[in-house]
Amino acid sequence: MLSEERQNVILKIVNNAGSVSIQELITCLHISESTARRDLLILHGQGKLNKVHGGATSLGINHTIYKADMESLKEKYLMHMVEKRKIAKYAASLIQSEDFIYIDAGSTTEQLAEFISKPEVVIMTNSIPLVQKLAIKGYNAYILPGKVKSSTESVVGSQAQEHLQDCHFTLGFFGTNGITLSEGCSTPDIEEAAVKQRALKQCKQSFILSDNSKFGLSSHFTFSSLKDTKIITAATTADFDYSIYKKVTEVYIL
Amino acid sequence: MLSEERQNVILKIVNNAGSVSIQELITCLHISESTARRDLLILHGQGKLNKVHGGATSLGINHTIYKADMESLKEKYLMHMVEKRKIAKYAASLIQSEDFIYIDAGSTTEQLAEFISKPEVVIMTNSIPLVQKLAIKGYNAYILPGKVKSSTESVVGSQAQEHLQDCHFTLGFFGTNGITLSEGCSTPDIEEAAVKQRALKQCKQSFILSDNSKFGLSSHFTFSSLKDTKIITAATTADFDYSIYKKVTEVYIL
DNA sequence: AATATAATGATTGAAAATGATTGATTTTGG
DNA sequence: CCAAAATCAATCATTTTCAATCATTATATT
Repeated sequence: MLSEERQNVILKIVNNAGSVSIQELITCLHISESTARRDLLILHGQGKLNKVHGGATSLGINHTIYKADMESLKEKYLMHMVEKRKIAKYAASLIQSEDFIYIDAGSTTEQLAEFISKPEVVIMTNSIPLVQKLAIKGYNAYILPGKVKSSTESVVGSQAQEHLQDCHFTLGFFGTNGITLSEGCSTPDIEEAAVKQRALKQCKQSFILSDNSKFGLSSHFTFSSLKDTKIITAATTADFDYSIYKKVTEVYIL
Repeated sequence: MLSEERQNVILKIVNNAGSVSIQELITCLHISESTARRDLLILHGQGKLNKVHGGATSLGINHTIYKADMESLKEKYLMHMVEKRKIAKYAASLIQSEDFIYIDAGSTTEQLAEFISKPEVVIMTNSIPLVQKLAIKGYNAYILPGKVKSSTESVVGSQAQEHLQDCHFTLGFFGTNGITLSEGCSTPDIEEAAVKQRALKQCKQSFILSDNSKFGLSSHFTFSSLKDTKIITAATTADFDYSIYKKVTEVYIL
């Protein structure tokens, strides 16, 4: 990974999360302590963030809202960030100007906001943070109706599902918690699974965006079989064997 | 967690709750007594809170925070913050456990999130930042469907209006850009006016929350006559004359 | 391929933050 | 008022973080 690109990622993380610790950077970006420190020094030298003892904070106001287990959530959010952004970048390149896109809530799909290059596309989502980012960037962003879950800041419930029935997306991007041959794509929350399932049915073409930590895992509720979607993932180790998955669907490995 | 970040959290807790004990900090933030004490010392040294025996209390209406932010960030948003919070606090006190509430997008109404004391209420809104805050705080928060405007981060459009027709709110809180006797409550954006108008119709009882800079101003589109709502405002200068408004509706001056 | 240049990773002693301890001080409850 | 309990400030030992240095690896150039 290019150092400049890595520094951009760090800056995005800081501005997104409000702050980041050296340790988080080490574990999530798989870089050494020295590199993490150097990157913060460089970014600080460019006046792009505040360097504080233990890490760095964003220049803007503190938009972080405290949650008891925020630390663990943040780790989860940051984990595999490099792969997630690579995946999102590729996914965004598939978008055409005339598309009507559904983007599912999730940390990988959320990265899409930064890579969509067609300002004319119409985008619907159930993710509060994503719709916020998209709107700020000036896209035609639409939010589904319904109850907002605190854990994922996504919209779920019957209102969302009903609303989806009237939508006909040309393209859909979904996150998942697990991918197996037998159980397809699955997620631990039944309400989110229901929304995913419904949304996916409304898409002419759909993609699962997943870092390769999800392969071989299955969660409580299946929302799609592998036959119904294509998969976009990023290889971290060269030796992972995707061939069994390739037998049932298209797998794009970046 | 970074020390600076932790201190920000403590400050938020103090300002939100009015006070905090050392013991609460120890158990809630999982820090040692020494650290808790040190943090309070530091924050006290920065003049951000009052240190008292057993913990700390907030400085009146946390004036310093807003002043500090004022220099760096959007001045307009923070301009009447003290009044807005006063207004929001009073408005929140009107809420009953069994209410179904609509909260309009806006800087004053957004403050409501911090003052609602009934966790059972059901809240619907067209504001993205508000629904986010509410969900994180654990309320039953619902978002309207539709296009998200970048300037206000609020939902507008026909989908929102249609969805509103099925909702029957017991209580509604609205912001406005202008209040005059002849033109009622008005706002510069036609789409937002349409959503406000529709939402207001669905409320059994509704309140306009407005700092007193809006009185006497009128904007392009009226969304409500004064007769249909009550007004909650806060007096900054004692000499403003609300009597003409009191002739047509109830005005709560804080 | 050989060399130069840049980027990275590991090591180190210094500095900072943290947590535990102690004895003084304040509060609480009879 | 007194005594027990809680809180406090100060100190010290431990852990974590820091910046600087040096060795190694990757990248570019000739």
